[in-house]
Amino acid sequence: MMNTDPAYKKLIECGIRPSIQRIEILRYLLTHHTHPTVDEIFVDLKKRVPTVSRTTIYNTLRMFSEKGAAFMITIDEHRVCYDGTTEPHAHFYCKHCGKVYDFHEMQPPRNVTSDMEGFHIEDAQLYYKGICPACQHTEEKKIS
Amino acid sequence: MMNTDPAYKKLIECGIRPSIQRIEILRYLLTHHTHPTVDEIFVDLKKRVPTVSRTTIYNTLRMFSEKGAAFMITIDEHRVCYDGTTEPHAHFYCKHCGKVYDFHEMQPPRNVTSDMEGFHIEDAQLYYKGICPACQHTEEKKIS
DNA sequence: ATGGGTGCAAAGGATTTGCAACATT
DNA sequence: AATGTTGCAAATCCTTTGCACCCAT
Repeated sequence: MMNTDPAYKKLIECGIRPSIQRIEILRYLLTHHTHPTVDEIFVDLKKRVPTVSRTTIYNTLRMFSEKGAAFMITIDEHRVCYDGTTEPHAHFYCKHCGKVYDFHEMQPPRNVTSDMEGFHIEDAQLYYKGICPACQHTEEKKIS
Repeated sequence: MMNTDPAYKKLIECGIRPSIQRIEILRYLLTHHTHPTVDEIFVDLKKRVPTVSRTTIYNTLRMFSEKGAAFMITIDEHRVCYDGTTEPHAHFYCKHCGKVYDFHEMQPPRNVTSDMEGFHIEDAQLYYKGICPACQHTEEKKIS
């Protein structure tokens, strides 16, 4: 049954009509925790839905982030990427290899300081940048 | 004396050679807390340094953020902007008017959760998005 | 048949690159 | 002279837009 497909279910929960393309895009996000860009999803989806266009993926992902089905991540100033995990968590960008990691145990603070009063907050993102463990080893090798 | 100019001083402190352009760009950041884009700085700088180019501003701001003289802010997926205030604080993006606000009393958490171990963190950004107080009033008018 | 969804081609726009000119020590 | 800095023009490349087609209700 369609109803048991996690991607299908999440679309319904978020009030999004489930087309083939939308299901496939969300399924990709839910099964690949690699913070893909539009293009990465496009290349993969094309295998299963050869007629799919980048435009659809752009539009769909933007809508997903507006409806709360995915996070739009702007941690890398060169390219937007997406995350299907919508439980609050933080992200890490490695300045060396460009990879984006999840910190599931860290999340954006949700208390409200006095200067935040009157602002209607719908979304929060917490980004860290630096060098990931793997690249630290690479760097050490380079130096020694 | 040059040494008393805050922009000049900060450049020295950050290990950046103070050229005319660099001083002017940093001075703009230190006196305008509007989170300007490259183009906004460009338009203003051109008045005082008519030969200045966008390229220089792109390169200079990138370098500033690498050397810790400014923050690069990617809260708006369409354009990067910059902030000369390098004390830790949070930012708010209004989805309605596009303005970026500071929350000086809020800052990115700096404790380390278990899944962050081994990562070398150099930078942290905390972004909130929603509707600012001014735009909430506008919206109310529209509806009523 | 009507509205929503998709996809193509083209336009738009921000950012980077290559390189030559220039300044500074 | 040597090194670092700047600026122009061109290239790049991600993203959006306009519009026609298509599908489902």
